[in-house]
Amino acid sequence: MNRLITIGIVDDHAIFRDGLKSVLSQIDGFYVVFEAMTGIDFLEILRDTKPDIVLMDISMPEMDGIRATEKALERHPHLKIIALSSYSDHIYYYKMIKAGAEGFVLKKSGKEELEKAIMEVYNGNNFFPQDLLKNLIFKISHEGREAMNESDIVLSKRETEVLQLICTGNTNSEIADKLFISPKTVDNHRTNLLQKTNTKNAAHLVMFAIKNHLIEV
Amino acid sequence: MNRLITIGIVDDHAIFRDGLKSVLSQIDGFYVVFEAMTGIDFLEILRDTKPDIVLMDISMPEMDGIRATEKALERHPHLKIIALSSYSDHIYYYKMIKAGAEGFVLKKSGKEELEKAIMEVYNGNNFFPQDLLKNLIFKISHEGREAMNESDIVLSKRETEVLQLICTGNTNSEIADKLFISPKTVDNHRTNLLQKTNTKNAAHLVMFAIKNHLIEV
DNA sequence: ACCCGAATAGAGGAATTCCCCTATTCCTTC
DNA sequence: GAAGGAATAGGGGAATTCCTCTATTCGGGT
Repeated sequence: MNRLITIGIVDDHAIFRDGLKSVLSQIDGFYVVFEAMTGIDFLEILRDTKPDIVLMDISMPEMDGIRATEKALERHPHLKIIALSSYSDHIYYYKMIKAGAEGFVLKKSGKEELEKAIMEVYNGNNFFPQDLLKNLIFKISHEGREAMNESDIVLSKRETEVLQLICTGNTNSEIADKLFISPKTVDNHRTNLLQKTNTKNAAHLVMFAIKNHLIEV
Repeated sequence: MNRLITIGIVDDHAIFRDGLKSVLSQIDGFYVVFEAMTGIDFLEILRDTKPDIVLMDISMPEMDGIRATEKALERHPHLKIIALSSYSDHIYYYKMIKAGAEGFVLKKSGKEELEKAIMEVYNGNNFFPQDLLKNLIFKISHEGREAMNESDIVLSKRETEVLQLICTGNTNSEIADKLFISPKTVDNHRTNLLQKTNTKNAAHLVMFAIKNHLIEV
């Protein structure tokens, strides 16, 4: 009897999770052991449950997939994570590889591709679309690492969360409510964000963040 | 024997379509009769196949869900379309209602919500999330229908200039100096921009403007 | 000639951001 | 165990934004 491949799903869209779970359940040998709505939930669940494969959405509020991947691999280095992305933007691709993901699948590709990715990664290989990989190598060789947004600006986990919420029009009090912290703390994060990015105000900060792919649009 | 409810799915993400189809297939009485990758494909398919319900993603390349909905209803007025959206962004919601959608479901809500939406719409009712609807009604009752009728956002030349300068971190006084007008005028433009785009503050405005290609990134 | 929208500008006030501080706790790293 | 970064939280105040309201000018269109 073959061992089941256990899978965890991390995505903020419940409908997408439901769908993915349903698709995977129909494939022989796959078993979805958990779903997480956010990166934070995911890290929480990892304490108890360690799946063979994690399918990780990149764009999520609160904690994005890149950071969640980094954090998870810090604590569980042997975890195998496959990134799911809506965009073929090379920057996410690059960042996800750098974070330690073993695979990358575009959401616009079908379940066959996903199944293949899971099997490959489960068997100890990588799974990265050839065209994206080629593109990435070309980019790096031609434009250097600066093009990959390897600037010295590194936002902390909390700062990224705050930034995400600033982008969607939240005030300090609203952000405070959502992150269960004081508005004053949010204000401090905001100030630090402006300082780190060398921007003048929230509008400028949002522009900078989008341009430099600190957040997904 | 009950008649099957036939469903069409329009979304550019194959994995999402696969998942959705799988979820819906497990619900008794639902039958997915087609999937379309783009709005154009969808209109093509409609010539031959008319489902009871269409699940329509809003953000798609080539032809977005709003335009696809409009076009489809022009030719097939009795078609029942439910919008699927990642964002609770007010403008999509409004545009989709205006385009003639009978329902609106956020992707972050679960399959139960989706099932409910399909059943309601199939039975001749609408399905719109209460909080979003309340928000919209509030807006209309306070600002009049004129504010809403102008749903296709067109910025004036001056507004675009001001917006551009807001994005690069300029304050009202700085913008005033650069455009040789009073800071108070800039303030008015700013207020109008927020109103037109229905955004909450400058940061949100910048995000919206970039998302909707009102400015160059 | 008349209306309308765009652009201009101001009064005035509430809300929010921005930006100095200080300070504590909890990690991690050296 | 010391040092440093991240996150927490607060005081306080200046600057800026957000919002409502009124009002004038100018040019394009019916």
